[in-house]
Amino acid sequence: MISQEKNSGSAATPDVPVRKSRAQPVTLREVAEAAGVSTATVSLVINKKKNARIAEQTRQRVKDAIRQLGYRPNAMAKTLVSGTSKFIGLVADGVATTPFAGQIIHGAQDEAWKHGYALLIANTERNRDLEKDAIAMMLEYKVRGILYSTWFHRPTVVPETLREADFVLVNCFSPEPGAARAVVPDEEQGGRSATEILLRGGHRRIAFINATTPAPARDGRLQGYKDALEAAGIPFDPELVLEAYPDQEGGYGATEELLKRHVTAVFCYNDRMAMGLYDGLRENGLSLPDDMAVVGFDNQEVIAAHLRPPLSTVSLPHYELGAAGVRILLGLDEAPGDAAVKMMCPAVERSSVAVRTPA
Amino acid sequence: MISQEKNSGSAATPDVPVRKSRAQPVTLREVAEAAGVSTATVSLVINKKKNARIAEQTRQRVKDAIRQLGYRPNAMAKTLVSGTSKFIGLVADGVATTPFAGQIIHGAQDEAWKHGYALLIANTERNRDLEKDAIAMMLEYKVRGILYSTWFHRPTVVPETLREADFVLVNCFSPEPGAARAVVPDEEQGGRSATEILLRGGHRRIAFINATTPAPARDGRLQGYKDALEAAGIPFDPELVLEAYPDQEGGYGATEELLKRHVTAVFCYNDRMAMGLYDGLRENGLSLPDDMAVVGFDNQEVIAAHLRPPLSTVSLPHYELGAAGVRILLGLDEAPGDAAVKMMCPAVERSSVAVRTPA
DNA sequence: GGGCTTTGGTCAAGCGTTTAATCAAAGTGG
DNA sequence: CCACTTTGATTAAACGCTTGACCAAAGCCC
Repeated sequence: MISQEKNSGSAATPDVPVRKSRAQPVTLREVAEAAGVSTATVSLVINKKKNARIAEQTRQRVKDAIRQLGYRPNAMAKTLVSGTSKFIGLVADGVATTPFAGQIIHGAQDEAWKHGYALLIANTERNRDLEKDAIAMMLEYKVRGILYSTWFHRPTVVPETLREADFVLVNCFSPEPGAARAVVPDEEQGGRSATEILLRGGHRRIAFINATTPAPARDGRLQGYKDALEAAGIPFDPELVLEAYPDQEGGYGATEELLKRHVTAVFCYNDRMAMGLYDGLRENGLSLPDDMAVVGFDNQEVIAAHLRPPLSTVSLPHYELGAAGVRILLGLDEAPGDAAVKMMCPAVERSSVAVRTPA
Repeated sequence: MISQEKNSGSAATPDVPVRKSRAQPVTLREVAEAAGVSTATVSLVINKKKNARIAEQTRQRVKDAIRQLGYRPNAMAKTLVSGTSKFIGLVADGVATTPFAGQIIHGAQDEAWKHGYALLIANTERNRDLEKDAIAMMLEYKVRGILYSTWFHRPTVVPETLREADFVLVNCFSPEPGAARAVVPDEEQGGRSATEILLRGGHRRIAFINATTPAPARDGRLQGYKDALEAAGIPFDPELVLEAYPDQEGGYGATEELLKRHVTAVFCYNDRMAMGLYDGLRENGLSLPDDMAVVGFDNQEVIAAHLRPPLSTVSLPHYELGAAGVRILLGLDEAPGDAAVKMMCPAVERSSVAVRTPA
C-alpha cells in the first residue's frame, strides 16, 4: 500500500486538463477543496438549486474545478440520501425469445431515458425462482418501479414480491380485474383492421386461419374478424375459420383445407403462417395476390416486408407497449383502474392484397 | 409530517408474519433492535462472514428478525461502502434493430446474473451524445464495467469516456490493435463451415453470393469460402462469386446471374438472401435441394428453420458473444492483448443440401 | 489466582451526498 | 449609528451499511 500520486498510467502524459483515468474517483470534497469552498456549496451549484444563493464568481470557480478534476457524482450516494434511484426495472420472461419482443425493451428504454431513468433488466425464462431473485435485486437497488413483461400476450399471476414495488404489467395482465395496472395490444381492433384490409380490397368470402393455441390473441383476433364482417354486412360463416399451429408449417399445412372453401382472401393469425401459406398456395399453382389475397398479423419485419409479394399485415405495438409501460409507471399516462390499457395495432399495407373487381 | 406507524395500508391485515407493503423500508438498525443486537452483528450474519464469531443462538435470532420484518438490504448503501456496484453496463447501438441482436443482451444478462451481476442497458442509436450520456450514467452508478456492443460486426472507435471504465467491445473491435479487449464472431471459420457443408454434400462447383456492403463479414466469409475450396483441392474461380445487397430482394435478384454459372450449390452471405433465392429458383422451375443446394449464414430462426426446405446455415453466436463479453470483463476468460477473441460460428445443418451422387 | 487465550459481540468511523439550520458580512433605512 | 434584511456560504446531521479496533466475560493453564 504505497501512497499513490495522481498519475496512475505509466507513460507520463503532461498537463492534461481533464483528468481521465481509472483511479480513485474524484469526490465532492476534492472538488470543494480545489475550489476553496465547502462541499455544500459544490453540491448546490451542481444541482442548480435555484433558491440557493451563490455568487456568480464562486459558481464559476466550482465549475472550473469540476472540469479540471473530471468530477463525476456518485449516484449511489445520491440515491442513498434520496431513497429512490433513477432505475426502472424490467423483468421479462424471455429477452430474445421472439425477435420483436426486443422491441418492448427498446420502447421502455427510450421512454425511460427520456425521463432520466435507466433500465435495469432481468431475464427470467419463466422460472419463478429466478424471477423472485430478479425482483429482489431490483428492490434492493431501490428502483423507481418495475415493468413485468411477457414475450407474448397472456394472462399471468403477479408474483407476491412484485407488490413491494410500484409496477405495471406489460403485454400481460392479471386475471383478477383491477389487481394491477397493465398495458396490452388491442387484439380485437387488430383483427378488425386485418379483416378490413381485405374488405377494402372488395373481398367478401374471407377465411381466417386461427391458431390452435389458446391465447388472448386467438380469441381477440377472431372477434375482430367477426366484428369487421358484421360491420360490412357479411354473415359470419364458421366454415371459413380454420385452425392450425401458428407457424410456417401450420400455414403450409392449412392450404388444402383452405382451398376447399373457395375463398378469395385469407387472414392469417400471424405472418409466419402467411409465409407458409405462400408456399402452399404457390405449389397449387396459385399466384399472389391475384388468385388469393392474404394478410398476416405481427408485422414481423424479416418476413412480412420481404416476402413476394410483400405481406400486408397488422403490427403488434411492442415498442409502444414498452414505452406506455414506463409512462404509466411514472404516472404520466392515466391508467384506468379496472382494466388493462389497450394499445392499437396499426395496419401496414403492402401488396399481398389485390383489389378485386366486382363480379 | 405526522408520525407514522407500521401499518400504512387501510385494510387491517392482522398478524401477517412477513411484512410486505410499500412503506418505509426496514433498515438494518430496525432488525438489530428487534433482535436485541447491534447493527454490526446483523451485518455479520447477513454477509456470513466466516471469521466472525456469532453464537448459533444469536444468529438464529437475527435471522428470525429479518424474516419477521421482511428486511431487504439497501444495495445503494452497500455499494457506497464498497465502491463498486454489482452492475455491468451494456451500451448498444441498436437494442432491437435486428432480431438476433437481442441475443447478445440475452447472453450478457445470463452470464452476468450467474456471477451476481445485473445488467444496466442503454440504447444509443449510434448517437454519440446519447452514448456519452449513457456511459456517464453508468460511470456514476459505479458499474463494474461496460460492454460496448454493436448490432452488426464492425470496426468502431471507442469513445473517450469509455476508458474511464473497465470495458470490452462486443461484436465490434478497435481498428488500432491492442487498444481494447474485444470479442467478435469468427467470420472466416463461419465461411469455411458453410462451404464445407456443401463440399460434404459432394458439390464441386459452388457459388458464393457475397454482400455488396463492406464489412468484416464480407471479407471474412469470402476468405473462408476460398480456404475451404483450397483445402478440398478445388481451384478458386472468381467467376463464381457474385454480389448483391444482403436481403431477400438481393438474393432473388441474383438468381439469373447465378443460373448462368451452372453451379450445383450456392453459399449465400446470409439467410435473407437465401430466402429470396429460394423464390427465384422456384420461379425458374428448380426444386430444392435437388436442383440446387443452398446454405445461408446467420441462422435467423424465423427464416432458416421454416423455409421449405429448412435452410442449412451457420449460426452467428450472438448469445455467446454477450456471455463471453462479461466473462472477459470479469477476468474469467483470458483475453489476448493483441487482437479480438473470435467466437466460433457453428454450422447448423437442415435439409437444403442434398447429397450429390458423384457424376 | 493471576495472566493468557478464546468467544461473542459492540463501537464508531467512514463511504459521498444532500439539506435544514446557522452564521458572518455587507447593505439599508430611519 | 443601530437594528434589520439580504447575500453568500458553512456546519453538521442524516441516508443505511461495513469493518477494523476494541472490549467484557468466560475458560484454561500452571
